[in-house]
Amino acid sequence: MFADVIIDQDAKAIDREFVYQIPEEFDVKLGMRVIVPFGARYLQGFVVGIKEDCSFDKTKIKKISSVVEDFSAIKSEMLQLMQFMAKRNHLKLASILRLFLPAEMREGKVKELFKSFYCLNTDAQITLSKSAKKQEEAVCYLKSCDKEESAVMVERFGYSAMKSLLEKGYVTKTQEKFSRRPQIDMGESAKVILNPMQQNAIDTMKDNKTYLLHGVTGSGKTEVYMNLIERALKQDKNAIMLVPEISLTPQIFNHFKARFGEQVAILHSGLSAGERFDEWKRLFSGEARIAVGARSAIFAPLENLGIIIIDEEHEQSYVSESNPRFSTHDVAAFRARFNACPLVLGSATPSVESYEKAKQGEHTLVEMPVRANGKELPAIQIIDMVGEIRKGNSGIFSSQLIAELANVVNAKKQAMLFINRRGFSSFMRCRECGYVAKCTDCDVSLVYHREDNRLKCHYCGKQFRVLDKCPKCGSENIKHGAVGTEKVVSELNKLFPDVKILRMDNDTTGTKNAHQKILNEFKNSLPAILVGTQMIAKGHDFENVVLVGIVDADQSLFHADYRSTERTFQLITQVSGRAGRGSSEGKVILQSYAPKHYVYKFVANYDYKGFFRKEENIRQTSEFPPFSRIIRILFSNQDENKALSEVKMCYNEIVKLKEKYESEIIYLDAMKSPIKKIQDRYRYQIMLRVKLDRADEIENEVFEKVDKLTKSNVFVEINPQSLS
DNA sequence: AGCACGCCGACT
DNA sequence: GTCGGCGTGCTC
Repeated sequence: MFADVIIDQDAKAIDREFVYQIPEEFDVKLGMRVIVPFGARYLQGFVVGIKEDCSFDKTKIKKISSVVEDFSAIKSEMLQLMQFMAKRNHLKLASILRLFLPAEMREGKVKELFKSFYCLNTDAQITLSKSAKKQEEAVCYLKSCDKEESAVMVERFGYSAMKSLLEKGYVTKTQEKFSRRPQIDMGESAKVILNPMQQNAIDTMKDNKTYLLHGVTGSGKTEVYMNLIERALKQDKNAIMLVPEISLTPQIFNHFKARFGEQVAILHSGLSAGERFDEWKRLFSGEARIAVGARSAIFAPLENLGIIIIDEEHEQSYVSESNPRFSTHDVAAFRARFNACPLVLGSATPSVESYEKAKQGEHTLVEMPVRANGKELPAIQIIDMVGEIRKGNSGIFSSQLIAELANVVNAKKQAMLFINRRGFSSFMRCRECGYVAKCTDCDVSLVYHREDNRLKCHYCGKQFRVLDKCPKCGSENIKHGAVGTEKVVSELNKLFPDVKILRMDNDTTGTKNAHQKILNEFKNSLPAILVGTQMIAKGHDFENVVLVGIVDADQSLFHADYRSTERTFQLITQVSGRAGRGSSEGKVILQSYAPKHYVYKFVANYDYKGFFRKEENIRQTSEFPPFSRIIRILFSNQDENKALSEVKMCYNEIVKLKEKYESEIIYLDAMKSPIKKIQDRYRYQIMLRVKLDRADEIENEVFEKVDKLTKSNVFVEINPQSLS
């Protein structure tokens, strides 16, 4: 018998199957990890195929030398998933396989942790010599608590005392498997009575299909998820529930733990290596049946899935931005298909891509349009900041916002100020008329690059001189740069010197519990104002928050990205949801220099459908996804010349496709990556935008060419989330 | 990736 | 004459 083995090495040159002979003495199964002789070395590999015969020269075939463990660490579903992902995202097989196992399992770093315990041997008649003081103390101690960890005993009574007790047979030593379960407080599991809308959603989402669950903030989606999971368990099936990394709070876990107890396994980046391994093992063995976690939990080693849920499906964090790059939606769709189970994509503000699929009938739309508590969403008031300047107020706060903040302070309530800042790049905007510099070809905002003091388009690489005068109104008050949280806090301190003002952003949440600390402090202060970035948008209900201020809503709107309008809609909807959670009504003040932009009209009315129709129309006419496909091929190399020559070589080949697909290729060019150098590596890229009808065909041909022509690492992205 | 083989420059 | 530079090619 022969085995196809993929060597566990992250190198393009050997990322393929190698044939080995299976020695008769061991039972090698598909998905097992094995050690094989490879060249002059012995390396770990994965068995991905088993066959009776093979075509390779038999005299050159070597034998598998051993198995790493006597079970298949990779289940057969995952082997198929590997093939799917390799093709779909142009990834290396070995790097995909690594995603399926906790990092701690590689190189045998962390094995299962056993703890040894001492306990009193009840059968033995204990007689100790009078001088054996330590032993007597130890016996006495064990009498009071029937068993204790050996490490503790040794520390207390000394190694020799314990050893002689053991030798005399007075105590016994036992090994116990010790699970490093993340510590979680049990809450009470209040089982909510479902309203007809929720019940209807649950009843609908039962087939082997993809459902887009569009439910407004507070419509009770979580309860729906819980019931879907419950149903799967009743059918003797298992479940995966994904939430964005940012909302992986202890509260969420407690919620699930309270409802499902030990059957829940939690997978997220905050766990220690050991903890993660243990949770993985519990899923693998069937001890736990529900995987709750961020993106990577989609690879949970569960078989027989009955439901897969992606909550907040529009979140960017579902697309991995570092290697290997994959889309969680794709993987989830594969697993749902494989297990013939429903896939539920839930959101209050679905991504345009998903909603379009629902419209085309590819996904089934399920709607929950009203809030479970029947309350209205907070009113959103749009403030024209250009008008404020004309009135002589050139500060960062409009007079309305200041007035509303004063009201909050007087009423001893709380407010949140949201700084809409993304990344470090910024656009150029006229403070007088709101004009924003855009690319003449791509209709996306230009990004200011400090290093060469120029404006660049991230989609076509076109460069423009920095403007010193507004081309629309002639004003010289044209600037780049965004307001930071610090600046906002200092302004607030001037306005309200006696009020508690807290700041939450990447700088203030460096330490592990800083996040929770700030939130707790906020919760316990009245009045108080919390200033922060995206991270205040998620989280808990603060019932005293009656005002949400969005200081500069345009910050995400004019980001150089075809998705920036969509993101702005999503962000504002989410942030607005923070106001008026308690008994008093909430209010949202949104400041903008482009208040006439269509996104604000729709967002103020909570009109997702209206927004979608408009956005769909724009994407269609400008030929951006989901009405086209963007393929980005990134070359990175320490040696700039090597990167450059590889791009050129590939480009010269790819450009030939233009003849064959003349009308399908909308755009094709090679350029420096917008951020030319990251971590001392030079980056060049090829950007391709193609029509959908023959996109798969073109993509395959492009991948093939790239594969053939490059030796080093090349990263491919489809419809990239960002272009740095 | 790592390791061998191999073909050209400055050293005891 | 030889030691060693790293370019090229192979690993079942």
